[in-house]
Amino acid sequence: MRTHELVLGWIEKQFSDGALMLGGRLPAERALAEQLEVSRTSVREAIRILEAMGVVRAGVGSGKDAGTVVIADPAAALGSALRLHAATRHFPVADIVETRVLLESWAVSRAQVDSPALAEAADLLDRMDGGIDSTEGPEDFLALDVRFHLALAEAAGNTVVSAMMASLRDAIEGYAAELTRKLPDWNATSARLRAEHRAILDAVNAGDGAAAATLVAAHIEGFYREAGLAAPH
Amino acid sequence: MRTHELVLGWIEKQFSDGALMLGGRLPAERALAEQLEVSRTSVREAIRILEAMGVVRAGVGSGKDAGTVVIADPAAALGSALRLHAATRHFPVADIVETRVLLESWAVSRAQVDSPALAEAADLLDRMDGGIDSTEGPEDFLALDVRFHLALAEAAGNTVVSAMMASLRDAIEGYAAELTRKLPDWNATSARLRAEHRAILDAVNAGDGAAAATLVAAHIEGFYREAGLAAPH
DNA sequence: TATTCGATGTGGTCTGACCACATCAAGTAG
DNA sequence: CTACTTGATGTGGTCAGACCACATCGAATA
Repeated sequence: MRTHELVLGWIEKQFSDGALMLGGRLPAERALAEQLEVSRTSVREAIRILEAMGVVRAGVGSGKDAGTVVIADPAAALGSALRLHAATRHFPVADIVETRVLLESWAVSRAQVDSPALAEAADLLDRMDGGIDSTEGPEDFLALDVRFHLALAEAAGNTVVSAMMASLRDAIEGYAAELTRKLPDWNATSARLRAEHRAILDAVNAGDGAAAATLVAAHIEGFYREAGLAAPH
Repeated sequence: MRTHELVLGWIEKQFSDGALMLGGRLPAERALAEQLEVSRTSVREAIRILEAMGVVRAGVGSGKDAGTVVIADPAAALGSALRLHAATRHFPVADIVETRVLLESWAVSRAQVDSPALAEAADLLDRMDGGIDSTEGPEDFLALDVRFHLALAEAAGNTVVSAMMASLRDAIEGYAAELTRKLPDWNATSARLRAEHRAILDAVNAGDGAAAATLVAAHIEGFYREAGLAAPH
């Protein structure tokens, strides 16, 4: 058992025991090292792992934002892992897209109609429409698009699925942005995407989960197919 | 930009450029530190993150297993992240189980009948049956059960879904083991589970994906419900 | 030829130091 | 009394250098 794993185990036990909650803070690195009778080096390596897992955030200085505080950003960890393994060619992009279709189709089919996430989704659609005549380009549209799809996923009320959706989107964000720049007629594509968004949200609000799932699958696969990615299947 | 992130970026670029492949090795920590003009501390922190992500494995000594070599164990990273966030109470176990049902149902419905993974699954079923009269207890059965479900998931041919399935299983492994110990009549439960496994595999081999998906969902939800977990929905 | 044993190179750990930064309290000028 | 300055304090970030445990290889030896 390496020393930093010992530290990791101690911290994880604090979580399990409820001694460390969301928003709480770890002891200072030097104090924790002395308490566990290990070097600060080992403490730091453990904290670095927790940070990569989206469990803590390290902040210098003093006061509110200082120290190592407990957060909850599961998508960060999953996203980094997916991106790294995609970089090693172990995860084909097609598999990532296919998985996203699977999760998001399920999410919209299970979306709760009264969910506040759906209200946020509607608001995002309005903002996309409003920005079409301004100077907004594909980059701003994509940012709103990401949030729209995440809001849709959150409406299903499953935290794990939401986190996975966010991480998948994260892992292929650069890929999607690149594809967007290659599109021949952005205005036409944007208009079509916005119309499809409306149709999806309408189906969800109407309680027709099956239709929403079909629409969402066609929406995602259509984008990647138009942009040049080989169809997942 | 913190120093270890710089190192991380350099290594990730090596992946993207194809200069670092699966099975390859990173430069020695001291050499890499000198090359990038950073301290060995920062190099080590970057490597520790990659190790937590399941991208590299560090080995001491000399020779074949020594040094920091590139591996591909995405399930390790996803599993650790899920387990940690479950420990912080941010991921309800019910959500994890529900997600597993979703992914595995999809996987069996898309399983390729001629997949070697299905042959492995059949072999695992035989081994479960063979061990029922020996001294094997729930622990050994569960180990085979895990591999059976993973083989099923792999038959769909989506690496991302396979990795997520493995990590989900990993995150709730301790939970499942605890539930198993509480069961009143293990022999009866074991017999039922094995029969359900057969039915699932038969449906997949018959090409009836829809039936297999239904059976697999009932199989998983049934186990957790019997063991005392509130039904996911 | 077979065995022993040191040289070498790897990651693992530790110590002690210094830096950048953010806050807070004491002191000071108005 | 107020407003500003300034130093003390505590945080994570980084660094250099040392030593350890381990695995392998090769030269010296029985």
